[in-house]
Amino acid sequence: MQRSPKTRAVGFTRILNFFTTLQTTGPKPTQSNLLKTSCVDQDNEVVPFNNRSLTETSNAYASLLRRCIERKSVSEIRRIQLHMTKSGFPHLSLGNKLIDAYLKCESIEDARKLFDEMPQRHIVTWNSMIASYIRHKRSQEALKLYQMMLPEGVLPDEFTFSSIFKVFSDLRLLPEGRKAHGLLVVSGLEVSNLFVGSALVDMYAKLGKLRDARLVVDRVMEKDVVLVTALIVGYTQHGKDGEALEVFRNLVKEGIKANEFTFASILIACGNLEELGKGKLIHGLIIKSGFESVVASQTSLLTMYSKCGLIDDSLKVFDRFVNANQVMWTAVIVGLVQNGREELALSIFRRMIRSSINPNSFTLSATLRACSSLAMFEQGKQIHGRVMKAGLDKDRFAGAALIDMYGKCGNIEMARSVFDALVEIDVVPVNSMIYSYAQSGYGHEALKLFNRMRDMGLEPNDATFVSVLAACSNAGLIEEGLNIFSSIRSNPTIDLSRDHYACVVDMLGRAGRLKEAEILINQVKKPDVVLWRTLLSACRIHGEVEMAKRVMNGALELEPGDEGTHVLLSNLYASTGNWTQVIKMKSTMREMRLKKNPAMTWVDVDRGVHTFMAGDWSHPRSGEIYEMLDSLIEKIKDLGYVPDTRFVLQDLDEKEKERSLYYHSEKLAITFALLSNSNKNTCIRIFKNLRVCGDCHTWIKFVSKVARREIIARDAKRFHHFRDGLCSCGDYW
DNA sequence: TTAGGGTTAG
Repeated sequence: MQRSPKTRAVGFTRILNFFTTLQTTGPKPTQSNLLKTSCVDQDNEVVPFNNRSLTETSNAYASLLRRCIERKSVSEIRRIQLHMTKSGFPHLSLGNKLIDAYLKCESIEDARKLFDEMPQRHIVTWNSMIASYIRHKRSQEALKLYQMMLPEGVLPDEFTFSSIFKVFSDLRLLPEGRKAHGLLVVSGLEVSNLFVGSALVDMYAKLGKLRDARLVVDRVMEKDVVLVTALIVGYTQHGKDGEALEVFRNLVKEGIKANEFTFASILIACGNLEELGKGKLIHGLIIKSGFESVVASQTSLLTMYSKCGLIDDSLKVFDRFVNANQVMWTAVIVGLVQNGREELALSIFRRMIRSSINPNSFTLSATLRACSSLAMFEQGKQIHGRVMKAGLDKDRFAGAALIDMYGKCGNIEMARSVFDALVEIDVVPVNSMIYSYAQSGYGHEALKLFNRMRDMGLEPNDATFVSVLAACSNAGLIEEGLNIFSSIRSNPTIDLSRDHYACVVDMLGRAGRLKEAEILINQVKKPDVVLWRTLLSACRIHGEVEMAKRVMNGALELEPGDEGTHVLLSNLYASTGNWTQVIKMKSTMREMRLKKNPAMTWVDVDRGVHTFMAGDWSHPRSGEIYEMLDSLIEKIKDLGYVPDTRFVLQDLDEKEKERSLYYHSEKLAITFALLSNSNKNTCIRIFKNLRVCGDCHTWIKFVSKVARREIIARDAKRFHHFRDGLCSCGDYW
């Protein structure tokens, strides 16, 4: 008959009470009178002992310990241990069992204390202790125990080896790992025990020693799925996706059945290589093998689809899965952000929170990236709150994303305060900070941080150089930028990319050193259209029509249908008053069906985003906006504002040109913000898809003075912070 | 009585 837990508990207590009563009421218990007077039978009921043997008593204790494990009760194990000691029972003879019980009840400290008291320990006990430390991610302590074994005359066995290699990879102790590998080869365990073999492969793989990992796999005669999967994982985690696929093919060829672990890893390789066909094949195999309800392989599956750009298929996998965990929710959000579906990513994030799934640093950094792409400052601040709540404000991934978000929203002070709070800094948050400075035109700050990197023990990488060059370019720090550029050229660890060249071309071009910029582009092996377009835009700034024609040819050779190139040249003709060429360009563009991106400005007012286009009357408060704008223009004209009609790219008379300038999208947006912002102390933030025009730049400077408001404008390239009639860019942009 | 491989990132 099955007894209820309650009766079982009573039985347990009765046994201990019996022992205890014996101690307190009877003569001082000795081992012999304990053995003579009591024992427990199979059912754990107390029965008279009647000369039972030591073995039988020990069986009784063992039986009690099993009950403790079932009930996961550490305190009861402690009571038993205490009882053994007090009653004079040689408790260390059951030490291995006691330790096993403590470990199964997750009390490593009790186990370790007893372990240290034991004069002799069984190899099983050593192994259990070590495995427990590893399970609890206490690699340092596991390593110390392992290192105690040999001096104490205990030889590690196959169980020891199958756990200990994880310690070497966790603590990145390759020489120690190799030493242990040597012991294995001598013992012959390397190729004969699959547990040992796969642990060894896993260590080499995690330490990036993939050749060693592969050699071990090759030496094992009878391979199994775990061994081969460890190698596949190693390849995918080190960007060797092609090799992972090849190992997978061999696995199939050798008739080894892949399981959910294998599928989870091989799908990553398919995703990284954008091998949709192979990915779909694996999807079929997952269904056939019945692993559709395993969360990790389904997570990899949805990531594979999103990396191949099939975001709808990715969402289908997610929607079908009922018990998505934190990682799966995160994976779908990350996929959406990577595919430019930021709004949906944010809405799924809100669903995740409603479902009481906590975000982690992966989730929050993806969500923050969504906010920065959409320039959602308010939302970004809220996510910052969540980062703090999750205790991740010192995390370098979340930190880098926060710095990016604040940087892209133009709040350089917040970006810096997040940066200063980071504890473990690596190159990425530093890059984010330098890039934030670059966008806001704080070139000197960017350089200061860049120069401090080596003192911080950090090596700048290619992204660092792109950021610092952009900072020099935006701040007009030409000589500093060129010095850095030549230092990259002599740095063998950095591959100069087109991004680096683009920064320098932009830097030289804006400074009017067009010839040098052109020479530089001609040094690039395969210049792309972006490089030519960068130079073309410099030609436009400096009115260099002849060079522009040459540059345009360079650009159109690469991409005949690039609308940006056509628009730039057409604007250049317009700014020099060459209307015949403008008309010609426009008809060419019509023939080629190229459309000009219309200029748009977004403004974040009282937690709502409002969009404006030039001369736009679609906003419900347009009447008030235009009225206020006209009076604002009259006011600043008195202070010296003169409309700069050079920025009108249409063939109109002077008066008409002025009128067309007045209603540019950024002017409408700012006027609307002035009209409606409830808190007059907050700064106005506007975002523009193209670059801000020169006339609007002057206009905003005046408005920041008369309205006594700080105005932050992010255009296609950078930020302008307007305050009291001045702009942070120093009119250089 | 003790043992091996997995999912999300800039």
